[in-house]
Amino acid sequence: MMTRTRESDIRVAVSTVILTLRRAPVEELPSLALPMVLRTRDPHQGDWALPGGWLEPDENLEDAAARTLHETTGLSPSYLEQLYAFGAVDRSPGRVISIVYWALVRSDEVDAQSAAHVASGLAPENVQWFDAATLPALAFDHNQIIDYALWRLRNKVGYSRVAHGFLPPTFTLADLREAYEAILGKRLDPANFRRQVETSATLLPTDEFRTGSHRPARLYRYNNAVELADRGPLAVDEKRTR
Amino acid sequence: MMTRTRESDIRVAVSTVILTLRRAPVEELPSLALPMVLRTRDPHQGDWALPGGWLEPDENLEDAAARTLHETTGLSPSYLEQLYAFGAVDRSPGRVISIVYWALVRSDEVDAQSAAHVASGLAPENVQWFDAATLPALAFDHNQIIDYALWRLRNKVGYSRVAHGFLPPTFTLADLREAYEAILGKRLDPANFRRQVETSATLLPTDEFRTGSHRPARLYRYNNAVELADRGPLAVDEKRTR
DNA sequence: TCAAAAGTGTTGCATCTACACCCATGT
DNA sequence: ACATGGGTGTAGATGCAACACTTTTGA
Repeated sequence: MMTRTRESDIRVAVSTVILTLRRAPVEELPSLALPMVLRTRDPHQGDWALPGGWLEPDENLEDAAARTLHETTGLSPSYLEQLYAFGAVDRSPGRVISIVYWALVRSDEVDAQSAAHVASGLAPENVQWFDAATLPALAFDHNQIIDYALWRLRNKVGYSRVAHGFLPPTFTLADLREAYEAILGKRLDPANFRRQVETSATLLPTDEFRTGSHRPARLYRYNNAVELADRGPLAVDEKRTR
Repeated sequence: MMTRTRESDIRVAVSTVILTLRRAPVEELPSLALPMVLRTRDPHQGDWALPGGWLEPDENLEDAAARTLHETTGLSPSYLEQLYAFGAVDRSPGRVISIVYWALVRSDEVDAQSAAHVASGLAPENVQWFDAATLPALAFDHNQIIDYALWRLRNKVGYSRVAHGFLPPTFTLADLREAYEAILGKRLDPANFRRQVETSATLLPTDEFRTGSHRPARLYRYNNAVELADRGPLAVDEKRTR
């Protein structure tokens, strides 16, 4: 019953939804932003598309995602997880299976590194960061893919500690809370938020404080000892994405 | 930066973890069971493997999963969802990307149809149902894949109504509770279980009762009007799997 | 009439939410 | 001194687990 596919018919691509938190110029809630690349060829020439490329024969899926992420932004992901495999027959001319990943990159690294990356000539001007809330019409089914990635992020922030992927190694509770607020799109009570993270034991207090405005805020770091079973049996072989 | 993959190097397969609930001969909790196929060729000749096959160039991923499911069991899935794309370089000789689905089939249909299916000569003797708790060593990374599917099922039963995939159109609360108990591997309080499903409004009471032992139990049916947002934006284009 | 499953009621505990209140610092 | 965010306390609402209890059937 197994008909062997003629090998030349199906191609495998890997794309990545790369998310970061961008602080608005005036003081506001930060918002989610992601880089898109301008397509220079048909199909969909002139449209914006997710960063990605063809899978190399000797390259693991996750490595391909990290590679294209680095080629596009000059960054390494602080979190990387497979999102979904899209393979509808009509989603692209020719048969293309896209294994899509979603990644988080730290806000401070985006600011610092992307300048250096542009200067090095690697990131051309056809990479642009968009606000996740106001995306244009994108190539292929990429609007739908991003919607799903955002849904997954919002969902996952409730039961895992993904939000830490946006933040530097130490941060205040207000930093973390603002990340949650940006992801969920709503304000959270600072008092209750504090207690929630305290009882979850995922944070370790440091001796340092951030000063500069009003009462100094204690800096925390993530407690890597607590292992969240948020990916089930798959977690074991993908530890390196920490 | 995009190097076009030489097209002959990567092949795409679709496999499916097909789960049903099997009632033990003596009266006990039902247990999860799944069909495996005996490999007749290398690699892993003589080992049991997940049902699957090569993706056809003009076939959608989900259709391929449903097709191999039908070829193996003679059944249609009552629930079908993508599990994960496995693509480690060393998981198989040659480069194979396996898009794995997981499916639920109704217990009553397994009993009825599989006899007819075997009689028709389509399902050869090298298909065998195993108890999910006592699997032998399987071909490739299929033990790991099944572990992940079972984890996903246990997880999902908490916030969605997947358990209904094991049951006929009408069923008693005890039927549903036993399905939950088999999935979660623990007993549930009948009284509290009743209240939980009642407040969730996912069930519609019918006027019928199941008699035959002790006090008759009311039959319920699922309320298809309530749409659970358990798959996010992906739910829209995959409605037909109901 | 008795066993057993169907179905209802009630109580206690843990958690979440809203919000009042104190604390420490820059201006 | 005072405005502001950091941090603590607390009362009400809600949800859930445990378990006593009533109902209805088959044997």
